Amino acid sequence: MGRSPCCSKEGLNRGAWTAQEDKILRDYISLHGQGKWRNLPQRAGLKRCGKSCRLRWLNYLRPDIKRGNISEDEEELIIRLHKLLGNRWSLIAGRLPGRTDNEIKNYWNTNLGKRVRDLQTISSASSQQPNETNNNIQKPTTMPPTTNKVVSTTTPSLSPLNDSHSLLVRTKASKCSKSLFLDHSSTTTTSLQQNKTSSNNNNDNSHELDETAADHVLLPPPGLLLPSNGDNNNTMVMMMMEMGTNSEEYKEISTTELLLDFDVGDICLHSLLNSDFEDICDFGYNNSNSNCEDLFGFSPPEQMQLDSSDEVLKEATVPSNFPDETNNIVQNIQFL
DNA sequence: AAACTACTCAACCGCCACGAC
DNA sequence: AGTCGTGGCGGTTGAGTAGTT
Repeated sequence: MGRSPCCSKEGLNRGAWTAQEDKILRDYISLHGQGKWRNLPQRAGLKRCGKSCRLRWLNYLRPDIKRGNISEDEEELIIRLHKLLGNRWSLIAGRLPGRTDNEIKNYWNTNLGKRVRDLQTISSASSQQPNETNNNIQKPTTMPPTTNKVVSTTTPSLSPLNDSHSLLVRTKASKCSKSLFLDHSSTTTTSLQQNKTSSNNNNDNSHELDETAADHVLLPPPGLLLPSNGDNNNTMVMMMMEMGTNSEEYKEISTTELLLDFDVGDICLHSLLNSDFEDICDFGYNNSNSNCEDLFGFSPPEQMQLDSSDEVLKEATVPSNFPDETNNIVQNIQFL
């Protein structure tokens, strides 16, 4: 290829992998496990750079790789996820078992992206007329009318499809470092510091819990955005909660329970993808900042106002045949 | 059959985040 | 706080293949 080699070491093989190289790599990893990619080629006896080995394993040799054409369901999910996440291929791939980010990226670039753009062009032309949606995704036939209140932020650079109906959730660097909880007994705000979410938990050193925190916390209604008290202006706080269909039933969760290991990005995305946004978002606050202020003592910043483009998010995240989800995972999350 | 074009996708690159020191 | 090593990610490339003329 026309680029300079990624590895300065000479004498390394480049380009397509041979069957023998595949076998060596597969055998080595089955014996020693993956990781330590830098040293792997030398130990395994491969004339490849570590990055190349890693890529080959992850994108091709892994035993759980799913081969074959991408199904219509997967296609629909990719489109929905891309609308939600933008080009976060690894996250999208994480929702499609057996598919790799590279495969999805390629599929998007060669198939879906073009199709979605075409649909967008068509629908934007038709949106000149009143009562027409400019949603660029084919509407599921069974989609009920919604009155969702969708939480949205402005992250215009993430998606090539960033029209007024695109909702993107900032997912990169989704480290949960600070959360806000409503105290169950006093309804005052309790702050909770949490270190890296994937760290070993149950380790007291890994968390700094506000001394005033109650043993149990009451999470505020889902879908509510709170402003960040941090330095990063781009920070957003996404409020979600585990609850039944009755929005009055706020679930109590012990703080120690909350500190257990969880993948914030995963939970957040899982909630978004598997939740009924009408239930999540319709918590009776009617987009009122004053209500938020009453509850939490401040109003959300302008960019975190509730967005009324609710149908779009639902269509982008809830499959047409998806049953009403009643027990959504809940966390309030601050993305940094 | 040959030449050309369009498409696919494995592989590569540069960059970034993060942990260790 | 700064540096270094490593792993991971998204963008891009180009060899190989399929389709068309």
